[in-house]
Amino acid sequence: MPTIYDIAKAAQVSPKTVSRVINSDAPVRLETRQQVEQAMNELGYVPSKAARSMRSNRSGIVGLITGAVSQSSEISEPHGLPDLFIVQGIQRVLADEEITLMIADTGGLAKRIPTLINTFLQYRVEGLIYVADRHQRISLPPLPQGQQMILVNCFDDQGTPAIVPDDQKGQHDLVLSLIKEGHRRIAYLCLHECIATELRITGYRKALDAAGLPFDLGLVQCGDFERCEEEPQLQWQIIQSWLALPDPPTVICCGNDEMAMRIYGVLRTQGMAVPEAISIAGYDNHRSIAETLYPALTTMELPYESMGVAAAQRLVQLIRNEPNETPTLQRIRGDVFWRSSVIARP
Amino acid sequence: MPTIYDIAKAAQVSPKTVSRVINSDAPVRLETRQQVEQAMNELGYVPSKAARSMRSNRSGIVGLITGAVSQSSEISEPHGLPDLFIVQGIQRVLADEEITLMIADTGGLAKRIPTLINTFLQYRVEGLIYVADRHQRISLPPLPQGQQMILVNCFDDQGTPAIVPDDQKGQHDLVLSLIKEGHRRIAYLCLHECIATELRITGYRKALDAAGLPFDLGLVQCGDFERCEEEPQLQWQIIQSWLALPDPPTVICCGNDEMAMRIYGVLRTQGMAVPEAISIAGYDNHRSIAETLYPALTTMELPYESMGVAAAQRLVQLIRNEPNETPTLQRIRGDVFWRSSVIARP
DNA sequence: TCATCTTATGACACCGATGTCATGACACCG
DNA sequence: CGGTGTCATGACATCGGTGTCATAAGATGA
Repeated sequence: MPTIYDIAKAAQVSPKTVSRVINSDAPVRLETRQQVEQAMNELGYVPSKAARSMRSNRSGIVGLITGAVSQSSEISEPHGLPDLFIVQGIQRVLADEEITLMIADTGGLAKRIPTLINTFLQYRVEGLIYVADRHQRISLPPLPQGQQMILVNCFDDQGTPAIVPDDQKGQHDLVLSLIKEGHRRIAYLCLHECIATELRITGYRKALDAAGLPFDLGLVQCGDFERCEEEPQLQWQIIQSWLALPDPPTVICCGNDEMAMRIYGVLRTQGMAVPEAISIAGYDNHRSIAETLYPALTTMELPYESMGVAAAQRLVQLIRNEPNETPTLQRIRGDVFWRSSVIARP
Repeated sequence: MPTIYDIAKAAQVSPKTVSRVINSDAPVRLETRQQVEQAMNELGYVPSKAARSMRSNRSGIVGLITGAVSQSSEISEPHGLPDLFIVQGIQRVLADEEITLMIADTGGLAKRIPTLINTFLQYRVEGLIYVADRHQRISLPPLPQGQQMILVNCFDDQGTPAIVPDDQKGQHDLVLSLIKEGHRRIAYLCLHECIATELRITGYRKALDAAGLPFDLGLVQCGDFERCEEEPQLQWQIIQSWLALPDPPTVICCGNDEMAMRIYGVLRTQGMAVPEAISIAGYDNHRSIAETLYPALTTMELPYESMGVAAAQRLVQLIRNEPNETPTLQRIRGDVFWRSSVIARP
């Protein structure tokens, strides 16, 4: 592959002049420029980032660490693949900034993280992004002084800037939408205990409070049985107990779209129609499920793409040393996606 | 960030000796080595890939171009996200080879490809991988002499090494499994016309031939109405016409798992139970659908991860200049995933 | 004991760009 | 006409490593 020296020789100028043509950082006579450009075209010149970044101390690379791309294939737990939308959002922003993204994958093993970070440091990345597969608290090894990092879908105790979904506001908005459509008894079949679940239950409760509706502890149950054999029966037992109440719920909020999908199956087996017999709402707006289910699923978006965009923008700010008053923990809101699995109540 | 000169000074040796410790490419006295290692630890030394690769002419980077990570969000067509498993497979292999993967994204715009390739060339990638979002014929701009490339999920006319799914064998195996379970009348609700569909119909037909069953053209219909409003009705019309036959099908093969999911909905609306009234099979083994559907879906795997692994292995061979007798077009087979949406027939 | 070999180390150039400074050719102005 | 400023260009050092070659110290063998 030709270098600027080859171009310089071919165009009969000095290497420095070739450099000036490439970077247009100093005036070059038109004729000279054309000679150089012609030589570059003829020889198929491609500048070397390695050489360039060595001199300028700017690699133009941002490193991203995630377990999202490759889930260990041993784990048959079906992954919330959509967290890749985070990567998508990040890519969109970085592409505009002419920053190249290097993606490394933990393969599900947290212990690989230090190695991956080290690899990135070798490339002198200008920033690091850590993307978690679900909203959680994490703790990463310390970085060299001055190395910028952003956490996405997670946060730590060290004050690292973090972008997380606003789970509380999300569930709150979803429930409020249901209330607006006339639902008064809203059941919540939530996921196992985790940060998201906790926040969402708070949001659920606040929405009821705001509407002046009573909070009935019995209407909140964990419907997540880790896909065990008996899951459908266990879920049906819960639903049955709700239906047996004197004032049964008219809608069930599920912890995520996947659970909603399973609940569709459970209800169908029991001869109950969605949404005629009971309305169903999900969470995530996992589109390959929510849009494809029949009837299509009303759900709250987990704003992964927006989170990615926010993360990348924030990182670029940090890299450029631009001032920003964003709080360390930045909560991103999603929208309610209203589809046909919920009907209005009189 | 410290350099080998800083380390050399701290350890009171020459830079070259530090280099030898790092690369262990020449004997170093134990005591010296320890001094150097101590200095590296104390100063937090991280070698610079840029400098290293400039001298050695080996970047340790492979570039991957795909539209899989970021589908343009305007396109509401719910993407076959699973093609990310290809990336996962590639990552797994490359991580073992200590090769770093740079991922660039077309964002759905093919015209960005030359720019992306150029960026990769600037980093002097040792190889390129192009991943398509569905099995297709493509044509990419020419690369510099000696630049290695692998196509995945696609192929071209220029003899570039390519890894594609074995669609013909896949459908063949799936149909053969159905036949083994006693099905004699097998309907096929295929996707719109494309390379995969063509190959799969051939596979379907060959399986029937092999089992001595007649090929009934009427049992093959396109069930893909691009998610238009009337899709469910149109699909039901097709199914109804099949059911009205004197010898109706006992199982419907769908073009993919998503279509199978919609057919579940259509059948349910019509009061038909899966698999009691009719069996359903999919294609793709899109696990978040196939495993979550109720009943779980029998389907043929689209071996994305294996394809990724094969692609990366082949690329590594090319980079290392190892001989290989693999044909240009390498077809990867998947497995049948047998679940409860198909019942055996007497 | 001296020639020869091996081991351990350093001096120096080089990879391919760019930053700094110098220089020659003109234009402009008083 | 000489001084000053601008334009266009080149010489050279430098970024952080590694390849090549030289060299000193110690081991080996005749």
